[in-house]
Amino acid sequence: MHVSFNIGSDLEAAVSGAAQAAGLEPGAFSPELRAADPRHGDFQANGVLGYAKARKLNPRAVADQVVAALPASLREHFEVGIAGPGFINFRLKPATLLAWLCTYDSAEHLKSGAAALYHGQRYVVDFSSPNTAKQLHVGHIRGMVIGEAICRLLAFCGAEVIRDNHIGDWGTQFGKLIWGYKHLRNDAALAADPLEELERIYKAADAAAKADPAVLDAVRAELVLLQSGNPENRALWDRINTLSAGAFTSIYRQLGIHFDHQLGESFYNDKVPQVYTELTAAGLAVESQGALVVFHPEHPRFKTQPFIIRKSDGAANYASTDLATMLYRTEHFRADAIAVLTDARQSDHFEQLWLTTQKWFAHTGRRLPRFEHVSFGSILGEDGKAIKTRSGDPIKLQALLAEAEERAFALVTEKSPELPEAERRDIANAVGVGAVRYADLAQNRSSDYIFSWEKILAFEGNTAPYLLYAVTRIHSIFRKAGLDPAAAMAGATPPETPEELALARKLVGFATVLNLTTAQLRPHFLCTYLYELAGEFSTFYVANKVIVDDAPVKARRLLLCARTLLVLETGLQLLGLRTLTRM
RNA sequence: GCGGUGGUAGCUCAGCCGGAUAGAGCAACGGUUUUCUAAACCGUCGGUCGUGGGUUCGAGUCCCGCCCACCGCGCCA
Repeated sequence: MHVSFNIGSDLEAAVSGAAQAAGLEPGAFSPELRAADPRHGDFQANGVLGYAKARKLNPRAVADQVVAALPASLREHFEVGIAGPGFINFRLKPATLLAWLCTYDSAEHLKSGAAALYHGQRYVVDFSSPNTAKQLHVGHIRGMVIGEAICRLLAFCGAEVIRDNHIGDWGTQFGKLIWGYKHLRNDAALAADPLEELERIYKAADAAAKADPAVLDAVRAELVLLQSGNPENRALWDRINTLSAGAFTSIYRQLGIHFDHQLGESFYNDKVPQVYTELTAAGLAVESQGALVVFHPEHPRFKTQPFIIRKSDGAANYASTDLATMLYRTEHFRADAIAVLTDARQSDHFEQLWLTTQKWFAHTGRRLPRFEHVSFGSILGEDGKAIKTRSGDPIKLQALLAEAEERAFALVTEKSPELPEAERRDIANAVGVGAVRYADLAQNRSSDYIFSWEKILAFEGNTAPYLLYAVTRIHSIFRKAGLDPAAAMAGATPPETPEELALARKLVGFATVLNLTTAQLRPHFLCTYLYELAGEFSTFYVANKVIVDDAPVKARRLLLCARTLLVLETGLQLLGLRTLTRM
């Protein structure tokens, strides 16, 4: 029996076809296929309600017509019913559930099923993008974690993903850093802990510039010198970047994050003049108060709120380099889509950037890629205020991860003292880092996130430990039975008990959730799904003993276990979590 | 002032293009282990979905007004 990966989208097409065959107005009817409440079925089509209402028809009669026109083959897979005012309900037959489970039996097969979604599309994903000479702190982690998950998800769904770390290695902060380096540096401290000292220098220079306009001018002058190629400043710049790159790399390695490119702002330095020239020629950029700016007359705010692409002192800023970056990603990488991850406070900037790019490319006859600013809320302290780099004591990422691991180690030791210490350390790493990561992913990215140890390390509910535990329980079953979960499962019969059926249905829903998650680039949809899947598994696990004497029952339960394991591990890996076999 | 994001159970959050009796976790209370990992499972309790209108057969979801919180709005990124 052939069964497609995304059963829902096939069903939707079938209902559309049936409506047409039944003589409903072409183009006027949409199936409105939804995942249904399990009490009613697996899918429901609501489209006839609106259609019938608009034409003063009896909705149940219309539903009857549509159902009667469904292809006979569809009834091999679904039980079809009409309920209430005209809902059409579809319930997957156990044999179809079994067929799906037998077909999608490996990560490769799941991937090839999902690949239709973004096949042939090239995505440039810009994430992490820290500023040089500032240590990574808790405020940086969200973009890193969400960005990595998005890259993995898009690649799994067939896209060609180009990961680019757009490092802030050319901004105004270098004026402060270089001025501070020349005037405020402590050589002993720099030798002992370069990044710490550079950060201190930066903060001190920033404070001095705020306090004294003369310092501010000097800082700007250093930046102009750097950007015009002054050898001394250039050498300092180089040194500062080298020092910080090492620190970033170590964190990226810990988190399993990698990039294909690290084209920082400096890379675009020589590409900025073209932006000025073309935007001016297009009549988009104008001089205002000594700066080169772009206004958008059709926009209620951006008709007066300028997009400053060259500062009055002649220096470039991030608008300049971001425009050059859009061009480079379009022309050099031939991106079909560009996704940039930053916190939501930069929304205005990216809206202006995108408006400007559209007009610019239209004017110069360039192909326009899709663009998405993947924004996310700020990380807040327990007091509900944003954690900022220059105020208070933001938690360093290095320290955060170390503490998470330490706390996880204490818990593992408490729960599983019999395991050797080396293994407990390894488990603590996966659980601790995974918990921090998962906490950032599980919440809708558009809302702010209140950081608290209690929440990040909570081991109940929708958390990494709960999911990792479900994975280890499944491994344990196979270990006890002396079986390989990846081996073929012969002799399985279709799911029968309520728990088996609920679990099988949830597994089939993996296709839909991949669709939803990538369409909106919101990993929390996948998190919610995996949490629900793990819940269905736990319910199944306590109610249905797997290793039983009845061979067909044992085979089908082992099959369900194997597929749950496959989907959980695949899903968690897409989110960037490392899974375990014991904990 | 303009704009963005949010306001759902005591707390932290889900709720996808409008659909059938609004869901989890924590907290509180009660139960489950001679049986594959109890970091688990099951049950009870708990909600005028900020507020007032509107559209609709149907609104937590869409539209308008208002209230509250946070964020952004000319040379930081």
